[in-house]
Amino acid sequence: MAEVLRGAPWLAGYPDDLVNRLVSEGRLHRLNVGEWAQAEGDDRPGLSVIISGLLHSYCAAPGDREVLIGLVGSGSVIGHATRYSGGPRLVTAVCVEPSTLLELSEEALDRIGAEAPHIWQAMAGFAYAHMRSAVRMAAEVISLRPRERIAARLLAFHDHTQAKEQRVIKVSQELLGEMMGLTRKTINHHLSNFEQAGLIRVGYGKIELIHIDGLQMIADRVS
Amino acid sequence: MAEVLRGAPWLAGYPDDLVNRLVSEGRLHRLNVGEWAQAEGDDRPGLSVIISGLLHSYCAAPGDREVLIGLVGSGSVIGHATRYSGGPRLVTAVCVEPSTLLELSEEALDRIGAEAPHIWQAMAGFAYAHMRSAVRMAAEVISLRPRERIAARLLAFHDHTQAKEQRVIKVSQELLGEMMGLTRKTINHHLSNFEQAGLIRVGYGKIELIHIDGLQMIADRVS
DNA sequence: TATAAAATGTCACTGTCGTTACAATTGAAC
DNA sequence: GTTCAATTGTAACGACAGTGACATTTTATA
Repeated sequence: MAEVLRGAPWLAGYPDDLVNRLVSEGRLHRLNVGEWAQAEGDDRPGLSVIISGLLHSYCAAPGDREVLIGLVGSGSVIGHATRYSGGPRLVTAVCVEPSTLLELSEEALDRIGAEAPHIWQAMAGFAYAHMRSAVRMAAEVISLRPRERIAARLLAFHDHTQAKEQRVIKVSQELLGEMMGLTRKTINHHLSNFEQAGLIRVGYGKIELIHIDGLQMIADRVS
Repeated sequence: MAEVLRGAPWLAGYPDDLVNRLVSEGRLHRLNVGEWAQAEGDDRPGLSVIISGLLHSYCAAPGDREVLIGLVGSGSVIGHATRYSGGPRLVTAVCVEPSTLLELSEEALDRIGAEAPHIWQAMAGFAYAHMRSAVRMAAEVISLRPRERIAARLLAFHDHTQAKEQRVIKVSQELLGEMMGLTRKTINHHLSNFEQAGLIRVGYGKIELIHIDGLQMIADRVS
């Protein structure tokens, strides 16, 4: 568990002391497939660090819609951590693989912060990282047309899975469509197109990226 | 200046001591229309608090595109504040009204943090707030069709300008379109539609919200 | 192995938004 | 007060993505 924390980008560069405090103050929690990481309207604020497993994060949109925002895996953080983040919970996460989370209540964070104020700096850091990816996603959806958008998002997934030789994205076309506001039909159409061009290889519930630069060119194409 | 800081939501609830430190460590800076708040590729991290004026924030998207993400006014914060927020600067801000900013270099923040660690907590707070609005914007663009999207974004502007009786949004239809990935024509079409329904009143370079609940109903409409 | 569930490939039709262009209006600068 | 730039109103056409439906393939379950 401590290795996961030490490997998390938002904790890189902070002393191990911080990791140890997180481990000792946090509470381990197992989730089965289909369970929510935080119940909707859950009013106890706090963070959860994903130690292992995989969750889907959904964002509430107007009209009782739920939009799949992204996939969160080990090392990621979910939840909101400050009294001042305001308003009801915006993002909910459901477990799609058996997972273990390290829960950090607000009180626990306060206790850690009293001794090691770095914790707040680290939290600001990952809030920034989350913001970056959210802003980027919004910018993509606003400015790119479906074809370019699909290419850009595939690349975003690739960047996110740090392992460079790991070029297989395990997501169904249905989910892909849900994540970028397109129908499965449209996704399928463009993916087939990419496959014919030799850029990717489409499998059952997975997509293998073959020609990264080619995808980048498509994403960058103007007009 | 101190009043602006004290009134900023992300500093609410923190001792005045923090505000005073920010004022004394920060460096005041005036910007004229058309100037960038942070040059692209600017590698000195740091924050700027907008004291007065108005800026447009743009996000870089694939293919050298720049997308207008939002309008930032007094009390808002721009820039990234941690070494770990990673990668090149994502958001740039250009001044559209003569503005004054309070610049806080990373060193200044470190100095403040050494004495008043609360600063990091406050920064985590507004990073969260930024993340919230970014995620929400992404969710809207993904899940809502243009008509609902326009209604939702008008409401978002309204929420953002805290003054409840202030229901006039000063943005041109051109800019509105740029912000939500629609052409001015489409914006104009739907705005006219809303106006006929008595929900808004369209002016020259401004939009007055008349019937908030009606807009909410449109934004929430499913189908 | 048999069966069900999930995911993919494909179709014609429809609707909506983008494109391009021009006219009319408003506001501000001089 | 006049001029000019910025903004808004409007039109015909085409492209492209959404809808809904169905067949096929793959994986998981019994």
